[in-house]
Amino acid sequence: MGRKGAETRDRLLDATQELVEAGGYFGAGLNQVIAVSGAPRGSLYFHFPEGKDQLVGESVRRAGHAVGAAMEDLAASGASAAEFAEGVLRRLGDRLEESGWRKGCPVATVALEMAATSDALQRACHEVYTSWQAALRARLDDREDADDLAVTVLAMIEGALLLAKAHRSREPLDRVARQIATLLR
Amino acid sequence: MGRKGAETRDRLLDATQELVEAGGYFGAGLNQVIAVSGAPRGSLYFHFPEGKDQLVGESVRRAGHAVGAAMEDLAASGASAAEFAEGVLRRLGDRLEESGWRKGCPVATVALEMAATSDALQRACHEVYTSWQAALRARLDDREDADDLAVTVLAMIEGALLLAKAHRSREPLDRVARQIATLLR
DNA sequence: AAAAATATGTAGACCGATCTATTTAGGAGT
DNA sequence: ACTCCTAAATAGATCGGTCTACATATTTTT
Repeated sequence: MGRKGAETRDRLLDATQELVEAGGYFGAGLNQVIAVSGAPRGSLYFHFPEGKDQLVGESVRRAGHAVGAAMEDLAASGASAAEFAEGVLRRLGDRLEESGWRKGCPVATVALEMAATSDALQRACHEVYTSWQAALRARLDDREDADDLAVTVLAMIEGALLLAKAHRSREPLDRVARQIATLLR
Repeated sequence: MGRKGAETRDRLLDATQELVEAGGYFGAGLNQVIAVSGAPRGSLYFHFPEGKDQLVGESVRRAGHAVGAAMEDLAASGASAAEFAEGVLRRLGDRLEESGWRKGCPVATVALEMAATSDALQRACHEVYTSWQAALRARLDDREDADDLAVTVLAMIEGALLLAKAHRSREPLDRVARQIATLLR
């Protein structure tokens, strides 16, 4: 794949992620993806010959890796488990508010919409959540109930992001952050 | 509104809720709503003259009240806060698994899809979540940080339902239920 | 190094299906 | 009798997807 081709492919994934975060799988029409990315229709099916499911699936996985990398950064800075979880939550909250309550979790909407109907997309969401959970788990090695805690903290983060988007307010994020600190103390 | 009319209206809302839970706002096409409910197209726009947004909005609110009523039942049985939260979580989990991972939270998917783009639907979701939060808050009056806890427990429930659907597994529900008990001890 | 050949990527017209919504007419319920 | 409600045809927009012609790189051959 040449330089130009890779750029187009990236722009398509960027646009898809943007639209998927704002409106989910069905909210991201391919016409909009094309309009936002500036790429022509033909390029879309050249780079993603299996169509929309492939495009959205790769977008979800790529976003998952990006968040995972951000988690690694935080972990490398030597934060405690509580600081770590609060840091993840604050970053995602900033992003949500700055985007006008459009960009929440890049996985959640697709998971809720498609888990029951598309095996391929369910698998993509499943894998991303599993990797995030493992990253959290790695910060909790000293805890007896580390597995429970990792799942729970992830659920708290996802739930807080959902409520913040629904209320269009940071309040749920701040309240949940405090309770995560309590739980991990 | 006559007897027959009310029945048709209810069937339309039932079908809408069913389809919205499985696939969200965009996943619930009006053609499917008509097919599942058995009601003709004309009846849909007779009962919901403002179209799809009104239909989905009323469906979300109705589902919110149903869950709220179930919460009242549990509360009336004199359960502790932890038992209460666990009961809500178990009921929703049963429903999710029995439906083949289709029926999760009847509000979450719409909230994530539409909060950024539809004021009317954002408001509907906002109000339902606020009422659930109040019901939880009422069970936590003795706690110092009752407001934080109510939001947090709701976030944990919503997050657990999301992860359970994404993984197609009860495991997140069980793990989070244990941690709710810890948090509320 | 120039030219020909091949691979890579772009551009957009076009397709059938499906979407939400409107309209008009008449049947059913009370 | 008269309102309430149903029934289906239809509209126009948009959906995801296909196709063909063309442009641009990249390699191969001379």
